Amino acid sequence: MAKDVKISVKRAKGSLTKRLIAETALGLIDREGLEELSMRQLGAALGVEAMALYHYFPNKAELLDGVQELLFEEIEATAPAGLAPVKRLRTMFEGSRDVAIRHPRAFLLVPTRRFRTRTSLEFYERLLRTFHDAGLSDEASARYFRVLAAFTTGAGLAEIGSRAQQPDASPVILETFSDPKTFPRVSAVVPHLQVAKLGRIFEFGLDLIFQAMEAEIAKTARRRG
Amino acid sequence: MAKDVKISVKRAKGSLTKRLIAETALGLIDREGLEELSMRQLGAALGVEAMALYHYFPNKAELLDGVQELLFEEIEATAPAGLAPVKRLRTMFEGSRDVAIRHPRAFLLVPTRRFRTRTSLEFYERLLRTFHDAGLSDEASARYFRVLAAFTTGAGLAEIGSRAQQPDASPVILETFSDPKTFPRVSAVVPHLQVAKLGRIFEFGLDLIFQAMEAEIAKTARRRG
DNA sequence: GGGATAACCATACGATGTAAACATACACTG
DNA sequence: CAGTGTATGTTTACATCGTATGGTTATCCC
Repeated sequence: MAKDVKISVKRAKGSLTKRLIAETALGLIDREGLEELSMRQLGAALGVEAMALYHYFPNKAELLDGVQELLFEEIEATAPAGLAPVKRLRTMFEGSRDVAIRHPRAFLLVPTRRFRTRTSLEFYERLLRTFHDAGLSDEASARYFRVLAAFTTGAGLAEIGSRAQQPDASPVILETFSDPKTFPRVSAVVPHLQVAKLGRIFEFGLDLIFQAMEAEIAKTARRRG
Repeated sequence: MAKDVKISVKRAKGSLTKRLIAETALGLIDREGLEELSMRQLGAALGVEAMALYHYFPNKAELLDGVQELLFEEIEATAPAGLAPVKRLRTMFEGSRDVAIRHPRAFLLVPTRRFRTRTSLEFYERLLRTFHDAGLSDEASARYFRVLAAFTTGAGLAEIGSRAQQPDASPVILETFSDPKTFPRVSAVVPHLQVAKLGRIFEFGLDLIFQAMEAEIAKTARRRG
């Protein structure tokens, strides 16, 4: 008889890394939701006890910062470095929406956590450098960065809300939605907010902002001769 | 000796209401933070056991929907009904930012929870009616609503991040922030993102969107004769 | 081989949301 | 007025959470 052979699913001792942990966490969040992520569950997914993770992250908050970094990385990966600065900015903010769609349950980490790890500050630095390379002053960089980031993250969150039915929602309300008597304006407008049409609305908003930005770049360039 | 006199802080039996509970919850969130709100603590603040609240809300999620309603109400209250439609819209979206500043720890409820209670749908209906009254088609209402809501909620979240230091943040990073060697662009741009300047940036973004919207209203009006 | 160090585990504590069963008190019926 | 149903609040209990503390084991350097 098998004398107490421990079928060890345990991981070889040195094989855990911050990166692997964060990636596994992101995967779990994608599947189960942000609030459902627990240290125990994450440990189990890695073949390890929960407390082992505390050798890599001092607490759950910093782990989530690590996941945020992965999202930043993914956003940046959508925008090849070779592009012209303005084009690169456009691509990157579009990429931000793509990431929101790809990681609907994790994207909340982007607008709710400050830049506070070195990695995320480096991302911030590269992003602001692109504004600079595009020909914007420091002040204008700050202004357009802020406007674009606000619009993009807000659009990402709205996109998520439109796509996913929240799991804890009472399923009752949606019928009143379609009742044109009680909510005539909602009934008339909602068809224009179908998921398929949200991409165009997002591009429309980006157009507004980028047109203004490019005009300002041109003006600055002219002034500089 | 005081013979075990129970200093009963208990509330008279019928005096609890959904509204009072939601308001108390909002107050607690304002003081302690969204994640710190617990049913037990909320009950204690009301002089009642946690389980008593479940006679008014089936679960915590719907309680938070109730708090969201209060925020919508507050947003709407900033925009007097008598105003001209476009002016009213502008005032209301500005009011949304004000609410974010007034309730930095609760504002997250606005962009992360769907419209799903009757009250919030009614708010939605009135908001969309204002777009209609301003002279926008259903399609254009959907488009500008989406763009304005995305920008405004995103700006609100960013405003919160800029103002409040997150409580669980490691206090280390901020010094690297000011190191112009390692983060030259961040160092150059961050002074233009001081809290005092965020209001102007927000107004700048709103200007962009409203200028386009008003142009579209004018065009629509002309076409209609 | 022996000792330090890093990686991981076991246990425990207080807190969470909420299910279930129970207590109380008021409103209304007869 | 008696009795009963309904609304309101409490008690207890359970599984699960983040993480403090301290023990165990594996790896590397001398």
